Amino acid sequence: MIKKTSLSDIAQKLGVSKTLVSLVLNGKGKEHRISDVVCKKVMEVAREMNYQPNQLAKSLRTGKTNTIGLIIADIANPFFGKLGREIEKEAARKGYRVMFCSSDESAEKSKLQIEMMLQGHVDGFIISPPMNSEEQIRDLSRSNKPFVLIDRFFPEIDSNYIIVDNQEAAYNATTHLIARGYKKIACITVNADLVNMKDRLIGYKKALLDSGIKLDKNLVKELQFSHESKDVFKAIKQLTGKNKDCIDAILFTTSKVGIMGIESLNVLGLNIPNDIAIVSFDDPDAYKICYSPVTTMAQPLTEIGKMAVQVLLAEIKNPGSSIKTQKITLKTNFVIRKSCGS
Amino acid sequence: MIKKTSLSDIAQKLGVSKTLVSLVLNGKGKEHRISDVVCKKVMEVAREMNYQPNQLAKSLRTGKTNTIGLIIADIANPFFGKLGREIEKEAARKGYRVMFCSSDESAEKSKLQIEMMLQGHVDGFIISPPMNSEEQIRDLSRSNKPFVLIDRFFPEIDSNYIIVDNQEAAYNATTHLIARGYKKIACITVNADLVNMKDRLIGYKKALLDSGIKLDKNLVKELQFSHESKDVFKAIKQLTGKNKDCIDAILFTTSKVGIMGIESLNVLGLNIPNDIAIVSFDDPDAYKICYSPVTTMAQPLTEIGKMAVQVLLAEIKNPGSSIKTQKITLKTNFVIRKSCGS
DNA sequence: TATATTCGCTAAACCGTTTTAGCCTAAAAA
DNA sequence: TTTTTAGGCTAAAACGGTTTAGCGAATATA
Repeated sequence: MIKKTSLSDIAQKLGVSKTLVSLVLNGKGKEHRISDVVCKKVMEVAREMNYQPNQLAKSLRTGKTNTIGLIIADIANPFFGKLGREIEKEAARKGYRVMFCSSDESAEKSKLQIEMMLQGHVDGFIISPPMNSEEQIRDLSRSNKPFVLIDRFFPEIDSNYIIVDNQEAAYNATTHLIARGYKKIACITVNADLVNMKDRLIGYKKALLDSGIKLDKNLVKELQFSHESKDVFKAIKQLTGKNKDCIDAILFTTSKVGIMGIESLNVLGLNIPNDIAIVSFDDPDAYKICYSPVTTMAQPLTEIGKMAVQVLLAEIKNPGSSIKTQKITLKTNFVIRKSCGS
Repeated sequence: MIKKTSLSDIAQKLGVSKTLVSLVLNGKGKEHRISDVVCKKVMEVAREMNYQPNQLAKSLRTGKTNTIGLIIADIANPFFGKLGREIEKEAARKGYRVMFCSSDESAEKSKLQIEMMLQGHVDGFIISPPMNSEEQIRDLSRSNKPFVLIDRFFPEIDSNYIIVDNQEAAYNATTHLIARGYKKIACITVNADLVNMKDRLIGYKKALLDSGIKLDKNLVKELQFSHESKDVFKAIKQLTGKNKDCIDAILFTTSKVGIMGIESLNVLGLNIPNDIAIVSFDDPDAYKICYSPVTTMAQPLTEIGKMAVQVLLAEIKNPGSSIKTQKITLKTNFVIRKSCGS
């Protein structure tokens, strides 16, 4: 209804220039030796008129938006939801807001989203880049907007990134299974072309190799990029096949497949860990209340989020620092529960 | 590195006015009878120079941001995560982006968040208002920004809102338990002052009443606003108390308490549904893969999200329509699984 | 007394768009 | 021939701030 009050409104009311008002309200009164009396008056009137600066105008002039653009696969996926939350928290602490976009792991979508946010909306990006998005990331490097990749990265592109040691994690998970006597260990994975997933597969294979177990390629199932419950079900059906003894354990490389996997095992009437043991990545609530709580490689989401924001803001504040990119690899947290027997 | 190209750059290159360029690029060439030759040239050069309009400037001038502000309790909570995603989807379909804020159910935070976004960032709000935020919502009504409340609302404030029939849902859930022979039905709830939670409690009580079961106030546990696992654990410990027969079923009013509740029952070695049957609200993944998949009142998240966006955009596009507020109540979806026996 | 310095403040440009008002020329109508 | 109309385009204001450059009076210094 009522027009919002602007700088000029205050200036007019007091019979001073809007320059003065701007300076005072930005705390630069002293610095520009505006008299205390006037400063007080300005602040008083600003409060009276409930002045709220228009951030758009501010941003337009200063080139700063105090907003971070976040592109992840899907905010509804608890893994990204929690990560997003951590990023939001750390950003808020530093006076930044965040604009979320879910790319659905689609390169076209993420391209559009980057382009959109590049139209003045954000000061920088935190991105979990989908497959085949190398080009957009390279394009982004050429713009002057800082960015940090999370969860995955592109080895051939020199950029900031925060990831976990996926190879080691998968190695440990697999070794854990082997140590408990499991021998026919399957692996169900997805997005197999992304480095993080590649690394998980490498870790899995390496663990088998180091334990003298021959890799059976039929035991590795790479799901489609956009996987649904029925795809996981089909994979498990194939793996368990005719007789129950085809496999005795499964490594799920994400919690999304893991959850679908458990559902499928339930449908097939297979007990965890008696019929089949499982290990997974990530740590959704579901894993805690499963009848056989799931042993899993939890990612340090708080730390990933914090570091991503910190690295990004450091670069936003000092564009010169981009000379050296930050490549950070964190450890996963091995949570041992009951899904591999006891 | 390279300065972004602006309207003037294109204008200068072609020796025309930026007015003309703006008109052409906004598809108003014909309307303003700019010659076809010039139109073509402009569009060509714009593409060549990779022109991307500065949305800040655009927004400043037009007063439109094409952004929706979304305030929910916690984007990491799968319920809000999924809801947020639906809102993001519908908004994207209509050419809007969304700025997420997690309020942690804190009125102070949501106040700050509303104020922040009111500084020019958004065209309207979708809000899940925390307790004690009536005043901010009233203030918001006085600004000229449209908004829609979701999940809860304030009866004494005339506003748009999209909710579900919580009373009926809780009534049905409780009746379901009673029909299966359970008699000592506890209810663990939270944020009990919010209407949605109040209604769930009313539904629960009404169901008991209608079945001739006397309400035992000791069986209703209202948790603190910021509840953690240990609080739920304590509540359940009290409920099950000395002998196992104190209660035979529990109604959880949110999935967050529900999940914590199942964890607690596990710790206490109580079997679902043999020792204690449970019913809940919402439908997180966890409920599907619980050893005893949880019977629950799932909310129609897609519809809620869609309607919220549609109602909001209708009002954004036609501010006059706010004469009549939209109050929409949807049905929950009763998903029967195994947690109440079979 | 003349000059330099400090003090307190402001005009105007600028950020990159949209939009209003209107100019000039050529063709059509009177 | 004069007046309208139409065609094709532009200057300048506006959105709401920040920032640069600098002005005039009072005080301090030489």
